[in-house]
Amino acid sequence: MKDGLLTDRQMEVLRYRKQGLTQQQIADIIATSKANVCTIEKSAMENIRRAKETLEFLYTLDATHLCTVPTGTDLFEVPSIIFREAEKINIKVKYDTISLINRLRESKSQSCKARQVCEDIIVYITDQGEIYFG
Amino acid sequence: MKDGLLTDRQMEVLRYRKQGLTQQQIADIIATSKANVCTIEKSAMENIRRAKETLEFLYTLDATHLCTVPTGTDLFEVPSIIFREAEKINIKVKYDTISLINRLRESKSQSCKARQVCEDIIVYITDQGEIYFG
DNA sequence: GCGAACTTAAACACTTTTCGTTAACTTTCC
DNA sequence: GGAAAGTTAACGAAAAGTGTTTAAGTTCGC
Repeated sequence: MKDGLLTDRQMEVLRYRKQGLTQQQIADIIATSKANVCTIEKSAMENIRRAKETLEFLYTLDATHLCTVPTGTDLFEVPSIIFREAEKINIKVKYDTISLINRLRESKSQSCKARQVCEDIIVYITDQGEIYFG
Repeated sequence: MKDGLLTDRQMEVLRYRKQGLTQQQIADIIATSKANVCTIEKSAMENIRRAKETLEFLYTLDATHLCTVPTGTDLFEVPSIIFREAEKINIKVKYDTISLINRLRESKSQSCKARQVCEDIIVYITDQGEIYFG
């Protein structure tokens, strides 16, 4: 039974980074090149991203598909689309307009450019009105 | 840039399981043995566990070490230890006694046997009174 | 422009994970 | 007891991930 996703090396680098050390300083401490510290840090961040995405998937397992927001939609129209669709199936959304936009931008920043949705976004909802973007 | 931790196969099995299918039924659908479905499901759960642990580690990066609960401590004494230590450094813990015990059991079940702590548990705390076990 | 910090790409050896098989085992429910 | 559901162990081949190096590329403050 192994631990988390991160290797000892990756956690080591992240801890030193948290302390404010530069990649070169860390490279000296752990006796390797700064390029290597960079790749280790990068793969650590990648692993963290994957961990988050994995749990997001778990949530969508409990949720049902609410609607799909098409590419090109104005970001500020997304909440009203969600409210309308949720009302159709008689579920009250847990979030207000602002929170929805924030949640969307946080979890799907790569699907938003400025004020536009630049990639179809699948919206999931649970019976409790929790919203997830997939 | 890959997706989450789970493979397509693993997500497929989890979805079918969520629908209530048995391992045998899934095995028939995806054309393999039920033993294989079992191992795929098991490794999916293991990956989910690792994803959670990875994010837990992230939180401990933001947190400072509060105290270490030694092996053999009674489980129901843990909260008062935490409250006392947090008070020393003037941080109000976000949780009550019951929630703390629940959180502990959920995140570190392998460190608890019945009413006893069976492995040293490191306790972390953030400035906001958030508690993590490491 | 200079230097320090950081990023990237290609290649390599190495380890771990994954999916699959077969066969035996435990659990659960009637 | 018996059937269905689930688990486990041992093994193999293919795929994916890790830590390194070297060398060339940013980016940013001064």
